[in-house]
Formats: sequence, structure tokens, C-alpha cells
Amino acid sequence: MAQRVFSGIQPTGTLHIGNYFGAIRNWASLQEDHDCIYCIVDYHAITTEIDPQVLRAASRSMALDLIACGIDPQRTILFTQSAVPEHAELAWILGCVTGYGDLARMIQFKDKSAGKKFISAGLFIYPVLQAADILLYRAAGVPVGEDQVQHLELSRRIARRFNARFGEFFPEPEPIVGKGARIMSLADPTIKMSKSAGEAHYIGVMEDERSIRGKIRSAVTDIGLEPGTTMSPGVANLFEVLDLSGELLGDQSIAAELCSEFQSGKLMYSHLKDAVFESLMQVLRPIGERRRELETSGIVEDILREGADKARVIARENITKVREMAGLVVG
RNA sequence: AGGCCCGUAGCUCAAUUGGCAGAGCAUCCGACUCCAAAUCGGAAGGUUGGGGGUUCAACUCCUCCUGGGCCUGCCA
Repeated sequence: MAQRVFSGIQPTGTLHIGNYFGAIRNWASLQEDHDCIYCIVDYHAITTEIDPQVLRAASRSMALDLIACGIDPQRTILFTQSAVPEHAELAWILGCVTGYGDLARMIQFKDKSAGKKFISAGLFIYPVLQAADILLYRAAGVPVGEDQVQHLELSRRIARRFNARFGEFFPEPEPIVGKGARIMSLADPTIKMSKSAGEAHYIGVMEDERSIRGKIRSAVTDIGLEPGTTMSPGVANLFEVLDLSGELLGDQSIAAELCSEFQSGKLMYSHLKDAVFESLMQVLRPIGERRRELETSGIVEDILREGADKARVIARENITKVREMAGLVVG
């Protein structure tokens, strides 16, 4: 049997190209030779305040985006986290073998809670739920970005502690490091692309062309460099997008050409931006089309229901074993 | 369970004795620029947490609600 892989993404409403190149594209290719379980993590989404109607719409929308981006429900289990409440139960149990100090050390918690008026206990416990997500399926591998490495390490630690206390059950999940694409914000190339930084910082996978063109045009570059100098972060980021798009399209000649222009100091950034736009749109257009077809076909609900059914079978089996081991009532 | 403090633009905060709700940063548009940045010019942004009351007039005073912070107490 193929190695089982688990990963989750928060329902943020829409994917941006950082999500796509950094994670989802890898999710899609892992389907070739792995047994994949991908989850829209709505329990995670409520760690910070979010309107219930917005959340529900965002979860559905994320499912559409993922399928449009190549997640194949025929081969892969795709579902919404809260449809399998065993995630929450396991999180509780694992929370009891997790050190307070371990959680207090999590960088993401420190970042996300800094300056917040209300910090939920859920936000603090977030990494435990994440561990539960993975361990509930006894996944062997987890595709992660750099920023999630610390959380995965905690998951391994939690698995180890559970095993030591109750008996060997959970495999320690291994990180699967993708191509390492880390797309930066257009407006501030020193930070990772994200929606929360603001409109000008990201490009939505489903965004309309005019808007994308505008954002690429106003992307930060630099004040003009001497030939042979290393690229500024903004320019390097644009090249990254161009490279990745070219790779998917099977044509990297434009990237190579512009790169040599850069080296000789002749590159016009407006040309680079035009090229980035054209290549990127070639990647995004078919995705958008697929997404529109899916939307009208109205089969997402069925896909998610079937996915949840399949996930639940595995989850129930494992949680039953965990209950047994922990001395809890087995119903 | 009791006590104290707080809530004003996306963020940080102003607003005299109760007298026209403002600034900085962020945002958006324009100029400049190969494109951006920086700079300059302009614009938008508000049920002052919510309801009720006093008053000619309430961000300001009273009252209830809600949310947040802190202190004390109790406890499966």
C-alpha cells in the first residue's frame, strides 16, 4: 500500500498563488504515488473570530478551488474537518499528553496572538489539533512549508509521548518538503505572500485578469542595479513566479532570456512584469475555467460528503483504538 | 461570586467646563518612474461597542447590556 499523506488548509475563502505554488501543486503531484487525505480545516478557522456564514461559504469555496487546482476526489480523500468530529476528540486526548511549555514556545502562536484583543485558548491549542489531524489517520508523511516545520515537530513529539505512555500506536509523521517554492508578497517582498497583509500583497488564483495585471504592474522592484549584482527580493520573486509558471507550461525559454538580460543589466522591469503576467495567466486560466464548470455542476457537496464518509471510517477505527489504550469507555 | 479599569477610522491614539469628531501610519486615485520604491498632490474612510435616559446640545454625564484587561474569592 502506498504511503499515506495528510495535509490541511484553512478555508480562507480563496487560494492565492503562494498557496498554489507553495503547497497545492505539491498536493496534486503527491497523488500520483501516495494515498492522500486532504482536509479543509474549519475547526482551525474558528480559533480566531469569523462570521459563521462566511466560514461555511469559504469552506465550500476552498473545496472548489482545490479540485480546480488538480486535487482529484477519485484518488484522494477530500473533506471538511468538522464533518469528522473525531478530530476534536483526538485533539483533547493528545492535549493531555502535550506540555504547556511546548505550546507556549510555538512561534506562530506568538505571532498570531501579538497585539490581539482577544486570544482564544483554541489558538493556543491549535498545534495539538493539527497533530490530531495527522495522527488520526496515522499518516506517514505531511507536506509542509517551512513555517509549519515547528508544528510538525511538535506532532512527532506528541506521537512519541502518547506511544510512551499508552503503547506504540502512532507513527511519527515525516515532513515532505516540496520544491520549496515560497512566493513573497508583491507589495513587500520581505514577507511571505498572504491575504491578511492586504489586497496589494497577493494574487488570487481565481482573481480576474485586469486585477492581476494591475497588481503585477505595481509589484515592488528596486531602484535599478548594476550588472552582475544579485537580484533584489522583489525582482527575484517575480522571476520565481515566472520560473514556476514556465515549468508548468513546459517552456522556460522566456525566463532564461530575461534572466540573461538581467545579468547584462539590460532588463526592463516592465518587460519582466508583462512576461510574468502572460505566463501566470496561462497557468491560471484553465484552473479558473475548471472551477467555473465545477461550480455550475454542483457536485462539490457530494464530493465532500463522500470524502467525509471515507475519512470517518479510518478515523473511527483509530479513535476506538486510542480510547481503548487510554482507558476510556469504548462504545 | 465580588471589586477596579477600558472600548473613538483598518492600526496607534487626540477631541478644553457638555459646544462643528480629528491626526499619524495604512488604504485608494493622480504626478514622477521602463515598472516599482522614495517624493509631491488629492481622495476615501465613523451608528464614537449597543440600547435607554438627562440636556437647547452627549465621545464626554446617568443607567442597563455587551466585549476586553487586571485583582480577590470559590470550585468539579
